[in-house]
Amino acid sequence: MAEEQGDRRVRRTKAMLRAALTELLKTKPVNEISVTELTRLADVNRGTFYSHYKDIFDMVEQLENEMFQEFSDLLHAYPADALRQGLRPILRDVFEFLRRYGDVSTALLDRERDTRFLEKLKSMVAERVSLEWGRLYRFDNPREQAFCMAFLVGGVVGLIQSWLEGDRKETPEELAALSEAMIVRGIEGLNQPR
Amino acid sequence: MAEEQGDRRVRRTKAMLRAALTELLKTKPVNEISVTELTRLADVNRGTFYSHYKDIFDMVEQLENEMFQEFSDLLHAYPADALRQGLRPILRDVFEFLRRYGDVSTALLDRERDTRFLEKLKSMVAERVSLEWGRLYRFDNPREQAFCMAFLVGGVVGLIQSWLEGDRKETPEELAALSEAMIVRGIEGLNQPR
DNA sequence: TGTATTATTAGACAGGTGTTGATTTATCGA
DNA sequence: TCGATAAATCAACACCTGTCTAATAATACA
Repeated sequence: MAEEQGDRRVRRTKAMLRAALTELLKTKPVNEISVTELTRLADVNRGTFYSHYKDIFDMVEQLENEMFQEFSDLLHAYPADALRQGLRPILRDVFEFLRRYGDVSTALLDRERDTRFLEKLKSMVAERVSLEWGRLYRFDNPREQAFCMAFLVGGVVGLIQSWLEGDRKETPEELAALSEAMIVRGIEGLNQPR
Repeated sequence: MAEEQGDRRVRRTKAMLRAALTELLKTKPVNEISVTELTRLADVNRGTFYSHYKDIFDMVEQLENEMFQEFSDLLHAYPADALRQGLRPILRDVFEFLRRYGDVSTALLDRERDTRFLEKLKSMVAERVSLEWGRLYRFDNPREQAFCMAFLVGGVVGLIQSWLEGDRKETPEELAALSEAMIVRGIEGLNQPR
């Protein structure tokens, strides 16, 4: 098994704090959760919290990092030339990942809340895609390419947020197809002008 | 002249608080500014601050609202069918607006900071464009259209952020052209595949 | 100009924050 | 198993928060 390493007391403390945080996050946004409240619920000394985390946001960030790591693994599982096979497979996995994380992803990508996770995610995707893309398409210069990446990643994230806010009826496949269409051919490619 | 209305004392207090906030924002991010610190610098009673604002973030939000209002005016100055003339003119104005606000827009759109302003901006643009767009293009259903809007607005914002982070050498014209190309024809329309 | 109105101030309140030092307790490894 | 090590606890600190009250000062307007 995953053979958690480190002092058992540390693991225990962190687990209790995490459980309490998860519980509180169902009730209210991150910025309304106080350390006192959290440690009281977790039955952990307040000072102990500070020996592990800088503040509540720091703790949330560490939670995010785990999700981020898993997402990163997913993305890097594809071979370097995966984009030649089209965007669809990768995009489908991305949306599937988000659906699997359900409430967690809502909390982390939610518009009113912290943006660090989202921004790390965006730049990671942009960087990952940019290398390969430069070989597939001809850009006038590196800056234009960077802007293009920023555009398409921002676009996909915007679509994801819009999807998370709704009832999420659409399947990853549908979302992937729509995203790919917008990225590759734009709005005119998606629909014939009237 | 602009004939400021309301009690002179209120105007004075708000002006002093605003000057102090602007000053502090050059030093550190919003979330590290305390009310005590702000009111001490502004030489205003701390209680007075709370009779005008809920907290620091509330005050920042009001600052944002003014910028937002001006941006909204800019956008609504165009006739309802302006999109038929192409995206270029509007996009040029948007980038020009952002360049004019320089540091302020950096502070408000900055990635590490609060997102409320950005999100209001995004949904406003999406709503504004969506109406007209529905007539120009044929969408399978309203949800697809909503996702499309979310995508393209997210894309433009992503491009803006990327631009703000760099040295901002590009002209509004260039940015507008690139944005329009990505929106309308996608990455394949922008560059021929190799 | 005088007066009623309203903003600002000073001070106090309970509670949260982030840090520290002394003490107790659990864990790891020899 | 036992002792060195390190984590968790408790208590206290100065400071910040958001709210309130009574007193004071500035303002608008009749």
